[in-house]
Amino acid sequence: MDFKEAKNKFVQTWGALGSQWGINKTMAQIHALLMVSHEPISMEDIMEELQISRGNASMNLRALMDWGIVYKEYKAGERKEFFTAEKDLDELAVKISRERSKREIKPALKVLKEVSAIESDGTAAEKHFVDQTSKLYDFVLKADNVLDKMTEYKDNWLAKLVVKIMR
Amino acid sequence: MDFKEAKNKFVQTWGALGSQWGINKTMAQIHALLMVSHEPISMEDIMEELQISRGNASMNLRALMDWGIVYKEYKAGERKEFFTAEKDLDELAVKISRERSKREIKPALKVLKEVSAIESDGTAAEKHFVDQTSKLYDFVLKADNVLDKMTEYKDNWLAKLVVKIMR
DNA sequence: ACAAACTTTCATTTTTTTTTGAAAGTTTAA
DNA sequence: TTAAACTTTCAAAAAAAAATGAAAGTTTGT
Repeated sequence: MDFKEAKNKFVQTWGALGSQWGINKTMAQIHALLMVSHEPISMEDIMEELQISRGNASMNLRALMDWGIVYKEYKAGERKEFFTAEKDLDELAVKISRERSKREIKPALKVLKEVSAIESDGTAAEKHFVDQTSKLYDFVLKADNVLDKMTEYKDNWLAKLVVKIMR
Repeated sequence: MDFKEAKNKFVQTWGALGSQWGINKTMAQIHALLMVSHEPISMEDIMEELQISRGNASMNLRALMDWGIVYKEYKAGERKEFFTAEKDLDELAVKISRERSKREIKPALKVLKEVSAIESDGTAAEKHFVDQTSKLYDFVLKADNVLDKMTEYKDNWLAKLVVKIMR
């Protein structure tokens, strides 16, 4: 396998993995491409490499920047914009965790809190509902806190976690 | 908010959350419904409650059983099948972790290993590719191991993790 | 062996998500 | 201020994913 094949395989795999985790394929592919690129890439080159339209590239780059994991760069003397990905994996994981927590977990917690707060009329069905949603609330809250705490280490958090867990 | 509203809100929210994590909406909704149900439900009732077709219900119940988080039950004297969800949240998290690891993380690791093993010709581009994919391999492997170790506790793993992390 | 009571399958349809590309918008340089 | 070089937007098209429902399959009781 040569470089080109390997790069392609990586980009395709990352794209497929993204889909399975609710991230659109192109977005994941652009991210993959930027991750393994040693220098900033222009939109033109991304379009060319991934065979996608200008609109598609523009929208997904914007989304990646909203996630805080891709940055715009300007090259002296060049008019067009270049893009780079966050390459530090600890930092990447922290940013993804933070965003997913903010966008998805926090709103879910809010709903869990609401629905678990209904006045149960004492029937088994209602009692079980309140009990189960309360437990779920506690569980998700705890998980969210753990994630938050872990990523607070920021530097090398996974390595530190390994030490804590494994001993 | 009364019971019916609360239950509906929970099911809808769980469904939407599922979509964002790459799980189809109906599958997540069925799971939500079974989670908060104090007794096993028949396919007929699931179809009625979620307003979905027989085929849809059948396929998604099968998928949930493949994930090991929904079980078939037989009631004495009844011909039809009833379904329950795994209600222990620790167990649920363990099963989801194991499946996602098996289905998605392990195959991704295999690809990362492959592509990071190319013979670099020494150019900056290739060196960076090998370096970055190697780091990614290490990172994902470590994360997968942590997950595995954590879920090995099986009982109350999240609570135990909280203790470890927070102190 | 039959038929009633169910469940599963899968070709087709529907819905949802993603992509396209051309027009509108922006920035920069002369 | 004009125009070239670029980027963004968004309505329409395409692609992908999910849902339908009827036919095929299975199980159980008589």
